[in-house]
Amino acid sequence: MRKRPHYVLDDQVGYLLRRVTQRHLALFSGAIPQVTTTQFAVIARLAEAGPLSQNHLGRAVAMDAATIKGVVDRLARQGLVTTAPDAGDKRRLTVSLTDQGQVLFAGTVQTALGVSEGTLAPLDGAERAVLMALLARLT
Amino acid sequence: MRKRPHYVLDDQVGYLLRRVTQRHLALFSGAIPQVTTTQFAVIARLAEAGPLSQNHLGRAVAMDAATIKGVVDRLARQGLVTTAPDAGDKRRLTVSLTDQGQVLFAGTVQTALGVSEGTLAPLDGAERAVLMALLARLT
DNA sequence: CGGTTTTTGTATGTGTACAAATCAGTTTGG
DNA sequence: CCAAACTGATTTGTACACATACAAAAACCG
Repeated sequence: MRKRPHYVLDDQVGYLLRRVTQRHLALFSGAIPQVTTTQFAVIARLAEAGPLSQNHLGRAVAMDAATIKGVVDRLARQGLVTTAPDAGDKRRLTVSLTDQGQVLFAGTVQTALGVSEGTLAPLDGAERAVLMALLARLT
Repeated sequence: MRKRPHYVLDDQVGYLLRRVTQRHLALFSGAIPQVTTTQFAVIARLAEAGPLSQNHLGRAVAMDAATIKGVVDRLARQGLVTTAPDAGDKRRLTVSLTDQGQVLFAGTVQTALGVSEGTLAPLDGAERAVLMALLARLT
């Protein structure tokens, strides 16, 4: 004799995630129009880890092979990264940050951190910490 | 004399949101392959609110005009919704759920709720409530 | 050693997602 | 009442995001 569960769209995690992400993307593209959040993630990873093969890079930023290829292509077109064939392994394509890419990163990190803060702005410090910890566990 | 803040990609909200969303999408498409989360949101909204003009529908599910058009087109192609010109306002296109769409919704709501649960599975009841409340405030 | 399996990169197709431009129709204000 | 402002829908262009399929190279293994 269970009641028919009525589905409330606005109470579904997926829907909330999509909307919060929308807001975050809007903040980011307003603050750093040169690159997308996805592209920035790749730049940040390269800045932190140094040159990586395209596939490794993809894994390091949670993008599949097809997606990372497109992102790298677009970053390369902007001159922010370069690709070079690997000497040892002929299948590999090593992706590196260019000087221009490093300059862009250095010049926008601060702003990017501000965007993260802006996204979390409605919450106080303790709440932010809780949210981040909970999100991290849903990964 | 502030320390240069080092940017930790894995600690950024945007990155976490993307990864949690990825996991959620994977769960959903595994459980309900017929439609995407986006399409399901539209169906759910129509089931709850009844026929709406395309633009209104878009707003009701947080999609812009171009996006909702694509989603409605694909749902129409599957026979899950129909569109009809509005009698009163000639600009409007009324979107309604078909019988088939209603059947699909009725037959998958339970599973969809299960997907929401699955996404939150790593958290206990109290934590889920906290997360949902915090996410709702970031909208 | 030689064959099977994996890995890497690439290509293609489908589906969001948004900006910007356009056009038709509706509403409003002078 | 009519021009101006607004709204609804569509189109185009760019950018993820993943599935699938493929070729070449590398790793593994019996």
